[in-house]
Amino acid sequence: MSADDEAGADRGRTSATAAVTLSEVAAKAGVSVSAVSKVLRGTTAIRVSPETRQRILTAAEELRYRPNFAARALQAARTQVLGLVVPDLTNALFTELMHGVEDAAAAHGYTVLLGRLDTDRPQTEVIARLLGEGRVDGLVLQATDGVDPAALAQLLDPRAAVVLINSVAPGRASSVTVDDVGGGRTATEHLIGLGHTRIALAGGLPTSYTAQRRRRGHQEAMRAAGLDPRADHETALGYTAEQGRQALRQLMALDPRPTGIVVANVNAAIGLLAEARALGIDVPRELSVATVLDSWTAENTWPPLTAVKMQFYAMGHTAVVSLVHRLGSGAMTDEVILDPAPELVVRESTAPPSS
Amino acid sequence: MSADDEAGADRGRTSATAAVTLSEVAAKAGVSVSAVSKVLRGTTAIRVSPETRQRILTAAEELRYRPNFAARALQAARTQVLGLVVPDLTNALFTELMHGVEDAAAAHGYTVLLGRLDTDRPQTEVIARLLGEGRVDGLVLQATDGVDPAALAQLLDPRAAVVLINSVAPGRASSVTVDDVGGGRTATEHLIGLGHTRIALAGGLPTSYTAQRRRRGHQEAMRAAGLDPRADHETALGYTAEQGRQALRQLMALDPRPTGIVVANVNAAIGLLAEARALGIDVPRELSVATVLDSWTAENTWPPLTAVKMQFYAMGHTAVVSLVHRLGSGAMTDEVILDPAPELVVRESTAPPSS
DNA sequence: CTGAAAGCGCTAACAG
DNA sequence: CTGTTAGCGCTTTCAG
Repeated sequence: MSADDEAGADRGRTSATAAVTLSEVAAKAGVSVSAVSKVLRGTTAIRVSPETRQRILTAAEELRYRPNFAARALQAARTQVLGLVVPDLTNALFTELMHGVEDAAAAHGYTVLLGRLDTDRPQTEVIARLLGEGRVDGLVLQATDGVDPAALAQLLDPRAAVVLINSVAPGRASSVTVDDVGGGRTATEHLIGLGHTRIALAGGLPTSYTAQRRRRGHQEAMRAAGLDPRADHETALGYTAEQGRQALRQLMALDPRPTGIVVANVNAAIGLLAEARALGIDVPRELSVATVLDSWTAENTWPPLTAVKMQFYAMGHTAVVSLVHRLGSGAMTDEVILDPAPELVVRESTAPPSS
Repeated sequence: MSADDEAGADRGRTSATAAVTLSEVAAKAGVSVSAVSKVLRGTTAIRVSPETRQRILTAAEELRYRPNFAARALQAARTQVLGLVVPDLTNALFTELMHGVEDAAAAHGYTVLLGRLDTDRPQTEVIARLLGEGRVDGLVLQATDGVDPAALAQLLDPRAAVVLINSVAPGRASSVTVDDVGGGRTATEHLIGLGHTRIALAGGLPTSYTAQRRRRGHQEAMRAAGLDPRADHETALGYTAEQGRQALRQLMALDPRPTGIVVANVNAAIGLLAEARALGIDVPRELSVATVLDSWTAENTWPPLTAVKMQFYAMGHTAVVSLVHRLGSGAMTDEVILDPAPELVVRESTAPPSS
C-alpha cells in the first residue's frame, strides 16, 4: 500500500493490482477513448494517423494498460471462457481429457473454467449457473455415469452450446465419444490372435454407455472370428477393483475355464489381477488378461497389463473444437474418435493359451 | 435454429440461452429495476412491502431470471473466480491438488479457472492476463520446478493476490507447501525402524525446492538416529523414471551396498524398482525401497511400494482458504501443511535388512 | 417504501 | 481522420 491513498482516488478498488482504464490512456495520449479502443484492438484497418497511433501505443505501454475482462464480456456478450464439467475430478482419465480440452481451448483463444457435478445438487444447477449466468460461452459436459442420457437431454436447452462427452443426446446436444466399440474389439482380437478361443468379458454395468459399447466391440470380434460369445462368459458387475475380483471368481468357477479375459475397465482389471494372484492363478501362463485402459493409473501393475489405450486427450481436444464450431455456426454434431484409433499396448499379462 | 429470427429481436445475442434481464423482470412485475435488484439479492433487510416482494419473486421465477455474470463483475470489480495455474496438467499430483482447490473454492463461493504455464511463453504473461485483466480475483500458482522462487518473486506484484504452492517468496506472495521435510524424515525413519543403517537417498535436483526439503528431512532422521548421512550415499539426479534407474545403478556400485533407499519421488521410485528387477536385485529381500509419494500413480507396482503420502489435497484446500483470506484482509502468510501429517503406507517394498 | 439516475470499462455507431 | 454518444446489465446512492 502506498502512502496516503485513502483520499478516494482509489476508492472501491479491490486489493488487486491497480486497474488502468482506457480513458486514462486516452488522457495521457491526449486523444479520445474511442481512438484508443480502436488502435489497441487493431479494429478495421488503420483509420488513425501514424503519429496518434504511436502516441496511443506508447501511452498504453507506459501505463501497462490491460483491457478489463468484465467490461468486454458485458459489451460483447461473450466471455471467451469454456466450461469443463465432470462428475469426478479424481478420476484419472480426467487428467488426459482436461489436457486435451486445455490445449484446444488455448489454441482457439479460450480459457477453461472447471465445474464439478455435485452428487447432492442437481446436474441442471451447474449448467444453469455456468451457461445461464453467462459465465461461459459453452460447456464440455460429462454426465455422471449411469445417468440416463435421455433424462439429461430433457434438462438440456437445445439452444445451449453443450457438447457431451462419453454419452449422446441426439438433437439435444453435440457429443464426442471415444471408440469404445473399437476398444472392446481390439482387446478381444488381440486374445484371438494369440490363439485363445474361450474368451470371457468382465464388463461394466449394463446402464453404462461405455460398457455397452465395449461389450458390443467384444462380441463383434468374437463373431467375426467365428467364436460364440457365450452368456456365461460375460459378467456385467461394474468398474471397481472389487467388482473385478468378483468377476474373476465367477469366471474361474466355470468348467472349462476361459483362458483369456477382456476387462472393460482398468480398475476392475487391477482387482481382477490381484484376485488371480490371491487364487494362485498364473497370469499370463494360465490366464491372459487384456484391459480397455481408460487411464494410465495402471502402467506399473504386476504383471504389466496389456491394454487398449483409449484416446481421451483427443476426445477433449475434439470436444472443444466441436464446441467452438458450434458457437460459430450453430451446427450440432455427434462424433466418435476413430483417429487415432484405440492403441493396443502389449505388455506381459497376455500370452498364447498354455496348450 | 428456429424459423425466421433474422428480424432483429434477437440481434447481437449469442447462440446460447436467451438472456432475461432485470428490467424484463421489473416490467413483468410492474416495478422498477432497482426494486427487483434489491429483492433478488436480499440486500439490507426487507425494505420492500411483502406483496411487491412476492410479485417480484414470482416474476423472476417465471422468467427464469439469472443475473448476468459480466455485468455484476464489472460493477463489483470482482469475479468470484480463482485461477489455478500449474506447469503441467499431466502431472498426477495435480489431480489431487486440483480437487482440494475445487472443494475449497466451491465452499467459499468461487469457481476455478484453469491456467497452464506454457514453456515458451513467459510465466508473467499468464499472471498478467489472469490478474491484470480482472479475469480472476486471485491466483493459486505453482511455479515451474527449477525456477528460482526469488526470480519469480521479482515478477510478482506484491499487491496481487497470489498464493504460491510448493515454493516460497517471502514478503512477495503467500505460500503453502506440503511437509516435504516430514516426508523425507518419515520415509527414512521407517527404514531405520526396520533396522537399516546403510540408507541411501535417491534425491531430486538440487534446484528443486521440494527436493531440498525432502533431503533435509532425510538427513535429520539419519542424524537423530546417530547415523551419518554419507555424501556417496546420496544422488541428486532428478524425478524421472530414467533418473531413478540411474540412481540405482550408481548406489548399487558402492561397496558395501546400502540396504535401503529412500526415493524422493514416485516416478523415480518406479524406475528404480524396474532397474532393480533388471539387475536381479530382490526387493525387499536384498534392498528396501521407500518413496515419498507425490501421486497415486504407483499404487500397483510390483512389489507394491511402501510410500509416504504427501497431502496435496490439503495443500490445494489450504491454498484457497489462504487466498480467500488474503482477498478479505490483505494478510500474507506462509504455511506448511503439517496436519494431516505425511502418511506412511507400508506395503511390500520394505523389510528388515537380510542379516 | 419505491423509483430515477449515474456509472463500472468498453465498443460501435454516428457526427464532425 | 477523430471525438461524442449511447448503451451492455447490474448495483447503489439519492430523491420522492
